[in-house]
Amino acid sequence: MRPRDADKERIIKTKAIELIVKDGFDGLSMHKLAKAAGVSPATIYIYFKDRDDLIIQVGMEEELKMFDATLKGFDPNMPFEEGMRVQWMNRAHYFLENPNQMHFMEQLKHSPYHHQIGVRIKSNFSNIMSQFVHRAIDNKELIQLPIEVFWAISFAPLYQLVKFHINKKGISGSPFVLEDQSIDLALTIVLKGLKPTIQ
Amino acid sequence: MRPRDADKERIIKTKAIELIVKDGFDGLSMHKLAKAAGVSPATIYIYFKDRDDLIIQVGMEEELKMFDATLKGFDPNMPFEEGMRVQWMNRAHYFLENPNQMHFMEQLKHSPYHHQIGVRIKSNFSNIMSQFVHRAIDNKELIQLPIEVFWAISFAPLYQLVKFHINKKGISGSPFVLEDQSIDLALTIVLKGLKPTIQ
DNA sequence: CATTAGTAAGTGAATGTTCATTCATTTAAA
DNA sequence: TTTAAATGAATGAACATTCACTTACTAATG
Repeated sequence: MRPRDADKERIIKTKAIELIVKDGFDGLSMHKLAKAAGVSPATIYIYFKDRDDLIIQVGMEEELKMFDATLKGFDPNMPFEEGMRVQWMNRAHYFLENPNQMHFMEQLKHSPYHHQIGVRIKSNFSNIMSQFVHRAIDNKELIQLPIEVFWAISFAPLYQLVKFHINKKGISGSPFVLEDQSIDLALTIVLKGLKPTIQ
Repeated sequence: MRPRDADKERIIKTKAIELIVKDGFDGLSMHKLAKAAGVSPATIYIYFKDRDDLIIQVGMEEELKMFDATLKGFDPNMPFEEGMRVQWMNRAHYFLENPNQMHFMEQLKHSPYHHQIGVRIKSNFSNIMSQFVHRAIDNKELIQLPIEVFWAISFAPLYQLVKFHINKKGISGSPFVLEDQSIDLALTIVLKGLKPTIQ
């Protein structure tokens, strides 16, 4: 029996991301993808059931990679500020080093494919986060607040800054480059908002 | 001469947004759109040069409507906290009342169409915001920070909360409804982070 | 070790569908 | 009567997917 060529699946997935980032989901045609990956259109159907399956598999893989990167060196029992710092830096570096992946994930997240992806993955991840948040609240390192409010305040600003960076444009279209200094500043502000005021 | 039917353009635009929200940009076919709007495919080409032009025109119109709604009752010379409150409430209410528009804008913002849209609109809007921010910094109502960091911290959390609400799901997929109370809490935290600490 | 049979990988061309856009014609308002 | 709006059918390109076939690898056989 002839074995599968692992490289082939890899390059199909990689090129799919590139095409989607460049031209949107509109731009992902199986013919164009086959040509970009240097395989026959029919080959793609050996590895993936159909176009939707391809997109969903790529999406799940990328989500998993992102969560892995995010949780590197993180422990939910860490002190709040330290845990936040680890996650911010992990996310920031992962995204800045993988702009294509970030861009793809953002398109996916706002597309109709998104809600077909990653129930298991996400619930595992959010269990860890939820543990981190509740411990921090119990320890009075973090004010009492719903997890969604915590999430929105904690991470949405970072994502927005990275998006500015990847688009190379800030508000009003002026050139923008994200420096470590700005990440630090933003995190400091976020922490100031989230930590209980000393009485 | 026979005049154009204003309703026709309206319904084409509205149905275009609905289709894109439901099926993504992939799902916007001119035939489906024509059927949904109750016109001939050829009619669409009377009002719009081609598919791209349609998407861009709709995108520009929606962006304009959103900026208008955002700036209702707002003045860049307002005290910082009051100005922030006005903008948060304007945005929150506009999005919650127009979930389709919000969803469409978010898809657009993360698609390759985005950077073709709204240079004039945006620069006018960001001039007003920039004035507001600089005045607040001069007045010591707001710490010194780059406008992009300000933007990311000020508004990204609100957008994230609204997205949770529109998807009806929070982190981990649990049901989520955005209440005024959570909006208030989030704004309070953001303001606490942004305002200079009293020495 | 060499040969070969079996099997799944891999293919280019073909299929039928859907797509964006145009065109010849009709309709309705000025 | 004039003019542009409005149309349904037509066009050709691009699309996702399949199919009949070839290739390359494994493992069983001598």
